Amino acid sequence: MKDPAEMKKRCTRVAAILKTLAHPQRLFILCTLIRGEAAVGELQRECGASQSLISQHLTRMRREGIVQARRSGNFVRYRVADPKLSELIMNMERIFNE
Amino acid sequence: MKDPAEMKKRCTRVAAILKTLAHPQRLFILCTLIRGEAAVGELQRECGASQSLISQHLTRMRREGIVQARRSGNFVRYRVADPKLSELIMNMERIFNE
DNA sequence: TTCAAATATTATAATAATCTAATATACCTG
DNA sequence: CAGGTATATTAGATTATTATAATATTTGAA
Repeated sequence: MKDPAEMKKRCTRVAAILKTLAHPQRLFILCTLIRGEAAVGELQRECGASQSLISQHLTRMRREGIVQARRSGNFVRYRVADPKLSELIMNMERIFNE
Repeated sequence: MKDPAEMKKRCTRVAAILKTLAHPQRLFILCTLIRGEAAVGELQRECGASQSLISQHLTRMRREGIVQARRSGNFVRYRVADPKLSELIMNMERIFNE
């Protein structure tokens, strides 16, 4: 927790995660998903972005290990992959609500 | 906390902050600064980046309201501007330490 | 006032992120 | 299997971010 080299490694790792969170629509999607699973179409409607763009956001977050997908018939439902990230998002909501 | 339009506004605002945090060196600088003030030169040494680059990082964070500067003789000392951000960084350290 | 140290700014080349439009794939139903 | 709905992928133009090098500013001290 104090070794500078170790600290830098962590900063690099965490910065990569933050980079993925640092987009209005991706953050909105995550704020939605911490409340529970949602299908792409729902996210698309709530988010108000194009199908392609939402899908690209989700793909990026999937690759980054931030969300997980599961197919349910014709739909694909997403959830937050890591409880740590749910916790982080909830912290941010608490901190930034006025 | 549930109105989608309000939620989007907040996501836009918070995403802008996260974008600024989402860089290994800037994050490292902030992790250092939550422990207390530091001069540019110290940050530069601990960070191992060029003088110009550190200064650019600090300028950006200053513009974003994330850090504050004060001159102390020949040096300029920086601190975290907003306790909310200190709290966020500390939360992230807790969450991502293993 | 001149010098040197500390910090800031500017210009710019290289790289990465973003969005749109078009196309592809997967699955269900008849 | 044909058609439709849901989602994913790709290509490409546009814009933003990053890092380096060069230069400028500020300040204390001789």
